Amino acid sequence: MKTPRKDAVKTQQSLLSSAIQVFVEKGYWNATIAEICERAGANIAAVNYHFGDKETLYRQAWRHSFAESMKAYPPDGGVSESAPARERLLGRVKAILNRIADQRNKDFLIFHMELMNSTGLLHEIMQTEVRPLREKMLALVRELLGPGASDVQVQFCEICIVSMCNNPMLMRNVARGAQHDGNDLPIIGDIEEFAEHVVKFSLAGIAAIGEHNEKRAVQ
Amino acid sequence: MKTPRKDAVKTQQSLLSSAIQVFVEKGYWNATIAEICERAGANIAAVNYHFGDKETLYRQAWRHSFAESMKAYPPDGGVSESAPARERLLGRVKAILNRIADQRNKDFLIFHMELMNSTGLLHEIMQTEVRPLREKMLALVRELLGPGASDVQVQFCEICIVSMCNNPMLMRNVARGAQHDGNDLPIIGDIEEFAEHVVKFSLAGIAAIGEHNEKRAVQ
Amino acid sequence: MKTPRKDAVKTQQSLLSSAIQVFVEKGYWNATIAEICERAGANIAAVNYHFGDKETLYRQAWRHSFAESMKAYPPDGGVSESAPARERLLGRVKAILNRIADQRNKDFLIFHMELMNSTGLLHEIMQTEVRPLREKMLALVRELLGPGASDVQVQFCEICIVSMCNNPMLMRNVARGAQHDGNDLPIIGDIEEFAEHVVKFSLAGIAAIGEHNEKRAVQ
Amino acid sequence: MKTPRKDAVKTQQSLLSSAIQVFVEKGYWNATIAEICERAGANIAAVNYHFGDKETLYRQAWRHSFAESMKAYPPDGGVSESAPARERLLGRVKAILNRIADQRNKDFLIFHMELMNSTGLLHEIMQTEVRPLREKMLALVRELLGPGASDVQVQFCEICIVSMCNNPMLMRNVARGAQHDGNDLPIIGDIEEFAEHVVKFSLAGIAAIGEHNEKRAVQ
DNA sequence: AATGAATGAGCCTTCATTCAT
DNA sequence: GATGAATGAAGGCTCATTCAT
Repeated sequence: MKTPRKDAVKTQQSLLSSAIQVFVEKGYWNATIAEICERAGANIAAVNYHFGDKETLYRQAWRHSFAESMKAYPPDGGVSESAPARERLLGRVKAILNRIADQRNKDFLIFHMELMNSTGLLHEIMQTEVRPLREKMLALVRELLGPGASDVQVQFCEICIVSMCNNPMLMRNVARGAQHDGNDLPIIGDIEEFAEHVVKFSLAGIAAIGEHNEKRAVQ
Repeated sequence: MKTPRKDAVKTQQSLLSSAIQVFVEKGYWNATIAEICERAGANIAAVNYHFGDKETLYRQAWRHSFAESMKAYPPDGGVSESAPARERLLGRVKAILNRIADQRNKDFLIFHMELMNSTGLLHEIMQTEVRPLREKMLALVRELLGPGASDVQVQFCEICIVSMCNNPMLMRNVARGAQHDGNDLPIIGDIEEFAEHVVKFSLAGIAAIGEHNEKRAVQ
Repeated sequence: MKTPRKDAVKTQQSLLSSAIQVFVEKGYWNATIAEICERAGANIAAVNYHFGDKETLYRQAWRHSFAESMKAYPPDGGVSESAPARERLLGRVKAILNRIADQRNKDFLIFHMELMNSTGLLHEIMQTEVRPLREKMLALVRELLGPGASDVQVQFCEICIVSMCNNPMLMRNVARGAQHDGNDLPIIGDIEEFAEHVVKFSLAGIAAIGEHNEKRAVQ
Repeated sequence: MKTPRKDAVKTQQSLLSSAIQVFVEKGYWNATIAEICERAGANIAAVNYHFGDKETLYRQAWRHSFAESMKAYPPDGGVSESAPARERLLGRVKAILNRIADQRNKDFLIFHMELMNSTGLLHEIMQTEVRPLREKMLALVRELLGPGASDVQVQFCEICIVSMCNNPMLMRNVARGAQHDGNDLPIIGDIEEFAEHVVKFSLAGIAAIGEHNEKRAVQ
């Protein structure tokens, strides 16, 4: 039976860590194994030895990053399932915003890089990980919209809410990134404040969309 | 002054056109001059000959694309400056959505690629092209929020509205793109319908945010 | 229309020539593109530029070598189809022996390398080129054996004759090769003399094999 | 004197065994220590630990294989030294054919690989192992040719006979090997039948060559 | 003016070998 | 004594760029 030494685990952790950094900074295609190894203090052949190839390292790095990210910021924001819908929405919005805002979590940036410059390597992984989160949010939005809501209404509202979380934080992260001087991008300062804003904004929007249904239902 | 042959102009146009395509499909770092030239039916040395280097071609291609995009879909959506604020908001939202939705306009994709994988073009873009548009939108939002609105409120609302336009369309474009299988991304079907949704959603949100101010002002 | 310059052709010829040399000396797996280019006086990227990759260069090099080899030593040895069978056998045997003996023809060595260390790259090419030669020899042997000969007899005799040509010349070539000091391998000195020997030996053998058939036929 | 553990011996045997397999399948340069160790169920450092380096393992593996091969099929074919020359020739021919035909004996393939792609082992093999066998065969051929035979005649005949054994069996083995699809190579089916054929063919050939001498001697 | 040949730096990967437990 | 981690030297290939017509 193989008994991997502690050395190996430590080296792998270092590689995973430096890999995420380099991949985020340079992108998959522009990141070099040489730099990843150098930053990890490992030999240039270390990636091949421990992970087989660049692609596998990339996948593992994202998986690792995503897992840590989710562990640090649970999607429900720590709000009980039995809490009112508004509370739960606030919990989720805060979870998303804080997760992305935390500079230690690089998985969101990688995710967006994949969207724009797909390597095709994370497609399967992301689908299994990301889709469930969306289902939850859709259910929550449907609950807020009320029983008369159409599928399209639910989808549109969900998209809007998530967009109000993701897009601003993306800008913020990019602006803060080393690769860009861009102090010209809009940067959210206080995450908690913005979370409150998004929820208030969203609830009003949902109410406006749902209002129409109720009237129609009454008629 | 040089009087370039017609051939030269045609070749440059072809290069610009194929460049945009390849850059969007493959991303800057993964796009090759060889493929761009091949698609343009030009010699492999044509890019360096006509544009100097790859990066210059890239910038020119983006500028070309951006200009055409703006010409086809003016930012105000064709709504007069004297029209009511709601109308103007609808005009702007529709302009953004339709511009991005038009598969012929690649500039938005390139812009987002730049966000994730900057070649240095981003900063330039932001300063000269994007910022003016944002100023307009901020002014419009401030008008809608009313005189008591704080800068942060204006910024937050503007960010939210723009995010509700950009992010969903980004998903849509990416999902449709050849580079990505992602049929799991939310795709907006009817642009007009979504525009109405966004405006209704936004106005309700703005109202909710502004309401507080009015109360405070009354007190 | 592409009009390749003379330069390209010359470079390609040089590469083809040095490639055969290096492949014969080192074998496919141990041959390096760097050395091939160096010997050809070309840049290290020349192989990729002109042939795409190492495999294609290998195939082209063998094809080129084989074609020249066959042109220099036609398989029938210049003997007319209407000549007596014995004459034709002598012609073919001499053709094989002289072709292999000529140090300029490397295709036979490559052929044997493939047998022992197949890259799988030449399989198709060789089949189309080599099989017809064997068919001719089989027909000739059948004619010499007479009408009563069985398929197995024909095959066995053909194999023996070809083996008497190929194997000794292989030893000779190997012994002469730079990679081996081996003066311990049997080296045929006079090719013409050996050709006469092989034919005399073969005809006696064939007669002995065929004799049995005639007796049986008589009975 | 060291008293190696049983484990060590077993590991070495495993390595020797898997080494032969891999070397035959892939050739020396394409065989990897990693695969040899893996097949042997040994650690990747085992080869260097037990044999020093790859080349030593290779040589040991060949020696091991050759020894077993010779033990299983004695060169004289079990025929007494006092038997008639024809009998002894048949014995030797059968020994060669059966030895090579036995799929368990890989030494002949390795030998031919060496001919084409020498690692330096060839010279050693020739001197110590192959040459003695050849001397025996030369003596036997001289005896069959009669006292008037020239050295060249003896050499030519010996070469022909050995070639008729080696070459066809080489083709057969190669064709059967996994590395080669070559179902187009001539395959000898019945070894005994082919042995009879070779001897009959050879004796007739030798007689034809020797006949001339007798005539000349008579004159 | 414009083209096809040529260049060379750099990347990913492989692998025999060595190191440190 | 034996193992798994680690090493570093190449090798094949890519590609933006330059050279020479």
